[in-house]
Amino acid sequence: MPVQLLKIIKGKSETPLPSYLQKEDLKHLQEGFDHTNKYFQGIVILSYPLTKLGDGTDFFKVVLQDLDNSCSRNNSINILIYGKMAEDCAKVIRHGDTFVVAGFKLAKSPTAKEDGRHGCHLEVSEEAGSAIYSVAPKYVYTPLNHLKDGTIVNLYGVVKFFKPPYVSKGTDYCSVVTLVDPTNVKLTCTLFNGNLDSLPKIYKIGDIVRFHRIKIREYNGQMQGITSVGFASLTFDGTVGAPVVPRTSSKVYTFMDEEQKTIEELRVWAASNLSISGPAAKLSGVQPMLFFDLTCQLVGKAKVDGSSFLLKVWDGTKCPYPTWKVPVEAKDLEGEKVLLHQLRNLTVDILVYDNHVQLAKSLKIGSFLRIYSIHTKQANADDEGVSHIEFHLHGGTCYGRGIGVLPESNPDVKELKAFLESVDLADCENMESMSSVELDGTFNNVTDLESHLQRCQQLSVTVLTDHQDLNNTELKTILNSTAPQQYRIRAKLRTYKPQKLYQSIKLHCSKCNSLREVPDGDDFDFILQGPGVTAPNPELHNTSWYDSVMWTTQDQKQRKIAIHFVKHDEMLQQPEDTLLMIEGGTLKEVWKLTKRFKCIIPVRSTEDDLELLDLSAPFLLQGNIKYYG
DNA sequence: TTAGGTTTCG
Repeated sequence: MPVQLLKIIKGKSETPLPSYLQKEDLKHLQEGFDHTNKYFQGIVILSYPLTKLGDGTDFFKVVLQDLDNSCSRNNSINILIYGKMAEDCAKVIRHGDTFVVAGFKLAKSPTAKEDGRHGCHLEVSEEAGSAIYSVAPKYVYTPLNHLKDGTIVNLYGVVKFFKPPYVSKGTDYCSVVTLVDPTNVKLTCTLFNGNLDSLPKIYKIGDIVRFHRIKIREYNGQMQGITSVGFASLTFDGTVGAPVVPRTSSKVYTFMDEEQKTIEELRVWAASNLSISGPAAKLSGVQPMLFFDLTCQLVGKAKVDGSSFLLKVWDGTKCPYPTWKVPVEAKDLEGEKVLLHQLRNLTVDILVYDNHVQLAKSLKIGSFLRIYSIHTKQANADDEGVSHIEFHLHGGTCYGRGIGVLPESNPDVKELKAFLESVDLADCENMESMSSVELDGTFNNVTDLESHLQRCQQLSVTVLTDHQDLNNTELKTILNSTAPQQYRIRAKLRTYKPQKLYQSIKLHCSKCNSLREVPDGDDFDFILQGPGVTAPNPELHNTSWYDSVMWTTQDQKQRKIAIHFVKHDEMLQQPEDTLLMIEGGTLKEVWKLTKRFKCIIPVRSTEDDLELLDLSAPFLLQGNIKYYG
């Protein structure tokens, strides 16, 4: 390893340098001294762009400053790095980093007079047996409850939510990650990078990340993390006991026993404080009308139109419902024809939309994917009378909707691969194209699908995708606990309120602060015709501002109805512009009148005036709209 | 710059 990592704390290296190496002071870097088995340590104060020499050799120049001699003049020295080592160093060396150089050749610096640095320079290359060690700074990690606006920090967190990287509307990929740590504080980070690989490789809720140099800002009254220059991340599987292997794109990173311990502690904390959803959904377990994440292999893909794209995937299991097949032109379908045909009864068509199209297009056939928040939609019977379910990846990134490519090293992929290999392709070719549900009955229309669904739903199958961080608690435990606390329950629905949607709105009196139900049809009818309503008073009819008509019904009740047509500028209007008041009408009659006239006001007669009814009834009806007092 | 968690409506 040409560039190695070592960590030095309080001047002593934690992972020691080879024991034969001894530190050399800047002032002893002179011609005539023996520098075998000596090393020089300094901080990078300047680096030049990587260039090529005339013969094609890579060349990289950095300036190291000796911090032990920070007071003296000439305390910096040029380091000339050649060949492969130049290339490697250029990738990792950052201003302010500490480096150790060993196995160097010392030579007179031709630029000493101009640059005012040390009279000699150090030349290093792999061929000369040189070594450069990057000395890891002692990183300090800030707990999530100690974040301050405007700071750049290092932190650890357990992934509570994430959006897999997607193409932003700007120039970069974007990934949104919400972290939580044992302080129980959440931090949502918005991460940008033009290079997909530089964003954290998060595959599931519960993964653990370490962020270096993330900028903290306040946004909408909350702390927010955002990528800053030099942002770097490590991601770990959050499973207790799994190997602690970081996923990263960094060429060099510090990872010592201390970090390993932190990850293991966070795993244990997460295991009891963050509910990581159960086994991932398989195609054999899908239900219509839900959202789920699918780990699968890409078998085929095809363009559909400008805003949608087709992915044909399988996970080795069979969806229990007939699934839709998106019609595409054979020439547009990419994938191995023979395999597509062999797997035709096991693959499902997933239609991805809008912002996901670009990423979907770039996917390689055969790659392993996790598609987040696929929507299963029940579709009604087609021309042949068969209903089916459809798989959609709608546009947008809500709820982490998106597509992630999993590496073959991912444990879930390893498991899936082994399973796919165990599937007998000849068997599945002979499989009826109909689903298992169809085979065990006559499953040919929506009613059958629905009754099948009802059977399924006798089990608890409603999946809440939110509050996954809470474990289920028994109702008994909740009833014996003190309030307020947060719980998540799994229970059978016995009854619910409001039974009718309109009951979720109440009438409110701002004077006395009382709340009343909005009257339903029967209540309203009772108010219109109930005992509180007196017969129309003819003395109140035909005034300067309304004309009145009154009649008696021919039925047994001999009900008296009066209608007052309100004038405008002393003129009657066209019916569709007319406001009228009604006395003694039934609910049905009032409804009928609202269809023909602009506004209806139900009223009753007193001795000397018309007045509104009980204020819990609408005081004005305008088409379908009712106004309450 | 981008997005800033809280499902589309094809």
